[in-house]
Amino acid sequence: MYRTVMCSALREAHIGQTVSLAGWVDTIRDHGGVLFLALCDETGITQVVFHDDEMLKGIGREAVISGTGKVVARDPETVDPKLETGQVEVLVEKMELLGPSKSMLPFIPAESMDTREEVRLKYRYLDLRNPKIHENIILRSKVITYLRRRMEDLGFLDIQTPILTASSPEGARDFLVPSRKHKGKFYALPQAPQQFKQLLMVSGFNKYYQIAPCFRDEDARQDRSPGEFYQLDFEMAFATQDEVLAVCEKVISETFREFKPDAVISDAPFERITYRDSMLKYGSDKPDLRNPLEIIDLTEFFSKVEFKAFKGRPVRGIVADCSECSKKFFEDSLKFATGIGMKGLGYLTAVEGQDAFKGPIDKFLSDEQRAEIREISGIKDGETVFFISDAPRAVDGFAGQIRTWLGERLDLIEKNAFRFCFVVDFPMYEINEETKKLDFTHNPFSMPQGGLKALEEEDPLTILAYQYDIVCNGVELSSGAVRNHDPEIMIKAFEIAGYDKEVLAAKFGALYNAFQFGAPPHAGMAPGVDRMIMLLRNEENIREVIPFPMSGTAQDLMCGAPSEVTELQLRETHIKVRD
RNA sequence: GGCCUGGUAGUUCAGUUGGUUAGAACGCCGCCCUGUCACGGCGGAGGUCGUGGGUUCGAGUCCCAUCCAGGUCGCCA
Repeated sequence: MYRTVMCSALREAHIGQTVSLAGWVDTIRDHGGVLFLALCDETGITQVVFHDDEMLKGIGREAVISGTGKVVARDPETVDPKLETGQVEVLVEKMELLGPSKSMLPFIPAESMDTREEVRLKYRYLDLRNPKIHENIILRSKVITYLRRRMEDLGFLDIQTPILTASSPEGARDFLVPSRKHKGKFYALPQAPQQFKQLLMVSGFNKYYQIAPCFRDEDARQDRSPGEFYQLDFEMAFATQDEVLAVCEKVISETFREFKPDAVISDAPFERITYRDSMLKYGSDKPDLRNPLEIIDLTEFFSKVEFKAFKGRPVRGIVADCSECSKKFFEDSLKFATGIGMKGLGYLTAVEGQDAFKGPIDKFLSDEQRAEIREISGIKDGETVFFISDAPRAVDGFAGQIRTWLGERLDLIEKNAFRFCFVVDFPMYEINEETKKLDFTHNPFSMPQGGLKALEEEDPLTILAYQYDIVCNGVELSSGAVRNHDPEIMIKAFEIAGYDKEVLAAKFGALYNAFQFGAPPHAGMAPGVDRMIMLLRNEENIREVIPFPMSGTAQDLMCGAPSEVTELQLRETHIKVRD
């Protein structure tokens, strides 16, 4: 036996017992004649005491040792209040070096957060000893277990879908795996189990879920791990949009409550916001509802005002209390606005007892217009209304960025809160600016609202889809949809996007064929597990919650992937590498 | 692929207008110390300044190219 107790276990009650401990050397404090060693494992730290410095010859930080000795009380004045085990220490009689460590560490685990990420990733096993990162991974495990339990409770079946599958024509870039048996052909890693879970519905499985690995060969972002990530993927037969959202909000709110008991968490049912409203009111399709500021539409008002810069363009307004702000604040707001590509940032401040506003735009307003803007915006004395005007396609995004800037700068963002909402009613199609052709906004599997009739009779750009996102604190956790399970509607939907039946059958053959043999209506979604854990741990970077993440350039710096392979491997897979 | 920032000791960084032997902190090594807990004290080792080229009497510093990292835009049905 290497140990009889863990490093966090010992208390005053253990005094007098002989115990064995094993773990990593945290620090050694050598006082010449007496040496204190902080021994650490996953659970905590125990101070062990040596009176013979020969025993610690050649042993340094991060070495793995085991020791046996008697638990003794510390003197009252030497108790360490920072340690759970601080009342006691172990007088070591016998010690064994189990795993020596090089004396020059690339970094000390406790200080890994201050180390260049490249180095941390190369020595990720050391980095994972850092208590904070270690806790992230422990929490990740617990959250995944919890999610599984909740899904099982709701009657979902955990079913595995293939990792080696066919390249999918739409969406992100695939990771390809060359076939040895079929020259010139490739498998692809799934971007999501999308088609398989829909096929499971056709197979009569009622409720499916999976903590599903997803692979996309796209560039990394702070909140987007390159290569691979995990989703809580689920799908339900005979389900409406509301039934899917009900499962999602139940599981997600319970999960956040379980792991963040002291945080403010949106109650189920979560707010439903239409895509259109979200763009107008929050300037984004992933609104941060912790920010109390809302955007108002002032286009109609300004159409009557003789102010050239706003003429013929949509105008948005945001009312905020900036009465405590200095002149520099307004200068900074303009600097930010021009920094993101706006031409300017007009504003009006309501001054107590005065009809006129303070601010550059007041001189363009008549007395009636001054009264009217007070009325529409609801601005109170001391408050400021900011104006955002630009081309129709840009104005909402700018307004959203100004809203976020103001919220952060004025310290209005609610603390320790998780504000969830569903953004619903995404448009089915959008115009591709380059090709001027219609594209599917989200994905081609969604059911258009109004079904076949809408596709046949309405302007494609006005057709909405049963397509929804779940958003938390401005982070998109997932999207999902009621699927299009009707081959006839599918054919029409693809036709509008410029693909004929043959293309559909070729691109999505499995689904298209399967739907000829009795497909139930079905719907689902797939919240991102990594992002959920980021939110729960308040981490800015997704790599902090992934055990062995790749670098931003999609390399495993520890194992050296991607790597070159042997000539034989290339020959067997019929690959010739071009210079 | 574009743009921004960075690369100097094991780590984090400083390094003036181009000027002698490139510094600091932490870490590491040695010695001292019987109550520390981020122990303390004294001493020491440690550098191809990412790489290649150029300008110059002289380059960590200026110029060009290139590699790497992070962020961001594109991309992410």
